Amino acid sequence: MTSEESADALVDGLVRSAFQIMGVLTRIGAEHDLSLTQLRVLGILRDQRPRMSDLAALLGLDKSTLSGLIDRAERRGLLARSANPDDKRVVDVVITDAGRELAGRLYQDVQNALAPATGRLDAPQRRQLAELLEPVLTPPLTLTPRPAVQG
Amino acid sequence: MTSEESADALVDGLVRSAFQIMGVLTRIGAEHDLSLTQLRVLGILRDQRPRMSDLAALLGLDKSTLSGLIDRAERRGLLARSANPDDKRVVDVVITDAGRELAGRLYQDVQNALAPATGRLDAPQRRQLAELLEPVLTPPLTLTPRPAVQG
DNA sequence: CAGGGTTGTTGGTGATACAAACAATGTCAA
DNA sequence: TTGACATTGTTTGTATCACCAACAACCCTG
Repeated sequence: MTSEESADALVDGLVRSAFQIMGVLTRIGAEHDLSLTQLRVLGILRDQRPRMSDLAALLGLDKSTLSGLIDRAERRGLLARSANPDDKRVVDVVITDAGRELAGRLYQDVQNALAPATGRLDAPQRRQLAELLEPVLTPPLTLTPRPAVQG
Repeated sequence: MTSEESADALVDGLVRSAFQIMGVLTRIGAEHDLSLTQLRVLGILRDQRPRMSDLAALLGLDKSTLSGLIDRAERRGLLARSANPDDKRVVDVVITDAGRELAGRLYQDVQNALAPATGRLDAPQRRQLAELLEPVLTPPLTLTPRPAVQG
């Protein structure tokens, strides 16, 4: 197997695994009436208290997309808009208790849903797989400088 | 690190990698005016000639979603509907030359976009990562039997 | 051949995402 | 200090995505 072939096989595996994981996340989200993006928002808000624009950047979405997204989640009581004292233009987004509770449940659901898959590896293999994924993940890829596109 | 912790860390890594990969695929698709789903359709049609219902099952989508999806791709000349001689109800979906060409370009773009990430591993590590992903991926997870949901 | 199941489409609805235009606020140079 | 400019988030309009229910055309079995 050449170096290029190993890269091809790896990319194939990564892409396939991505689709499978997204399928699981989509299903779990749907069971709680959450889109993939809303699921992700809750995950982020678990650890952070970003402003709207931060959230948009983290998700790779337009600001205007966030408005509606946050509207709907706020209406459901999962998060709240909060005025920023240092800058009156800024809107901070904060998770609510109900949102945190749901996020925890979702996290457990994901763990459980993936258990049959991760369980096919023993503990040392799991550790090794996680370690091998690390360098692939950092730094983030989504911000890769776009190659020049004509048009 | 306990066995549960290694599972947690692995799931985290898999989920994060999934979001990163999807981000890359979304960006590359967008550069060619293709949604993630259309990207996936082209990928499938590269190797298969499924009927509408097969495609819906492969993608985990409703049949009615496929109609519009295939409509738009067909209008762009990327694929074509083809009557099935054995069953007049059935519509086979076939990729066109233009579609195959685009699919090849997309595949290369993905390889290139992920090269900086996979390149952080040397060839033996890449091989090992691909091998460790294999058991996690098979059999497919998306068809995991849904746990009973009340309501 | 009649009844029932399959296959794909249509129509209706809501969510997602973008771009452009906008009001409110902040910043900085003259 | 003020006036020009930039930033932040929302609103509006449009296209896509995805679901469900209803439907026509077709297949199959008794």
